[in-house]
Amino acid sequence: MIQAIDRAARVLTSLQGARHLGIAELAAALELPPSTVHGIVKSLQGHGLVAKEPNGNRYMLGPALLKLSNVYLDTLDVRARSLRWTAELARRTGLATRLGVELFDEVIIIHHDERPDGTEQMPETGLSIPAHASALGKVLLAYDGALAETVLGDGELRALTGDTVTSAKALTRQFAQIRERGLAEELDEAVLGEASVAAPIADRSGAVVAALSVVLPSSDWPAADAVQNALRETARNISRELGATRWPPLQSGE
Amino acid sequence: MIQAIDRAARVLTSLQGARHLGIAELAAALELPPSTVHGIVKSLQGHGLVAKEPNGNRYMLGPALLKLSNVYLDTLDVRARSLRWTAELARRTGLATRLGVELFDEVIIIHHDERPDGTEQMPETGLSIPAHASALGKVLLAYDGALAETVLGDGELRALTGDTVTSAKALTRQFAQIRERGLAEELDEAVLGEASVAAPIADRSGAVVAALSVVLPSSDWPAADAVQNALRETARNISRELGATRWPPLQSGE
DNA sequence: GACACATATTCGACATCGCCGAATATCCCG
DNA sequence: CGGGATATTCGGCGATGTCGAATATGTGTC
Repeated sequence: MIQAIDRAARVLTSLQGARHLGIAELAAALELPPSTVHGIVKSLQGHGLVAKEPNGNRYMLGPALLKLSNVYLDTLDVRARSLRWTAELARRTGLATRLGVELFDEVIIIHHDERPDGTEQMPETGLSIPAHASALGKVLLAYDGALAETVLGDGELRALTGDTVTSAKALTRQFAQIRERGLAEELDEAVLGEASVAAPIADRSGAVVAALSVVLPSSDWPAADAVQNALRETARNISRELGATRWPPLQSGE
Repeated sequence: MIQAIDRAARVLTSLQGARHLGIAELAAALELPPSTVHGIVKSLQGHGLVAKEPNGNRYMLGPALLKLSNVYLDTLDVRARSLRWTAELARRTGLATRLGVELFDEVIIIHHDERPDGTEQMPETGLSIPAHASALGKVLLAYDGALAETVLGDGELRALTGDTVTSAKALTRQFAQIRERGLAEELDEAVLGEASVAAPIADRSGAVVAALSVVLPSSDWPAADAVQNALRETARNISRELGATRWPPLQSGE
């Protein structure tokens, strides 16, 4: 790992957490001399990855990230091929759908269809949720042993609500069932009042590259059979379009 | 500018342009030895800024960019304070609105309200348009002399359509009028069939930090007085909310 | 309005860290 | 199964980034 790039990335991560930071604050966060941090920040700024806040001498994330991110979404094959299917799933079930991929110990939502009931809803694309606390994440963990190991191994898991499952053992037990059913569930584990069901999406190589979920109010739990079937069917159709030969897929990694 | 970080950023830019590239292709694009590029790419990959494409040995942009970009949008004060106003503007005029900031020689759209006619429209947030070919960009250039110099100075300007104004002289002449009226216009200069009108948004320091535009079909050109007034009024209100004391603002930079 | 503090920024010398060429591993295609 | 092209690893040289001290800038206080 190249030192300067590693440090630059850590600057971005710090700004991601703190929104606005001065050079001295950044230096303290990274445990580096201010002059070193200054050089890094200036380099990032030169490419628009970091910007100086209008009034003041603190720094924040830069607009170039938005452009890069937009291209990132465009390049995702899974996403492009899923759009038609997930829209149809949202329509049929009357529920919001999410499509997520792995980002270290989290799931990041790469597409979100709003509940088709016409109410005002917040766009969720770009949101990230700890993998162990979401149905999307559980699917990804269940099918990727190596990933599960790194996520579960790292000491204690963070609880987002009182119902978050923080025990590695309990989660590992769930994973076996998830692989059997091709479905993962979650009830109030990330957000109170919210539950979700997720299914794996595999590609040509048989690897799970994304997860698809529907979100429902906890009061509607458990999800109707019709919803579960529609979800499975949609995930299977997308996987087939990506060239997968079997669904549910086989475990990999580990 | 730190060399390694500069090179890393150029890797991202290359991937932004080409979507998928192998190490050898990247090396050719950056005119560096493959082993050097490999080190850079691995470092970026370690932070999720770059990802290996599922099947194959090429690389693409990574999911961490989506998370960073999402936080970037959240940290933008102008954006947060504009949302209510632009939604209202879209409603009143029946037109799509765009909010953009500068990104080198382009404008990047940080918020987009769709035309409220209920038709299917593509979200435009994250899109970037050459500054000289958009009303948004012209506003930013007109009020920032230093920016205008770097953008217009760089040799010939790229034509996006037959109507794109590519002459630095002609544009500079427009800038004076834009500052007088507090409005910039554009007709078929970026996309055929599409015209737009934009106004500056200033902050507490009096600097123009963003531009707001409405988009209309070329056939409806020129925009009705009511639309122009609503646009000016909205831009003024947002500026006031940001602490600006006068509108239209004064030129800065240069 | 002037002083003092805190912060960002510049600069240069030392030595570290990353760069590159060659060797190896891996993948793909015929 | 063999050949070509690609990614990846490794280590020594030296260019490059790092860091401390000095300077500039701005901010709050008296």
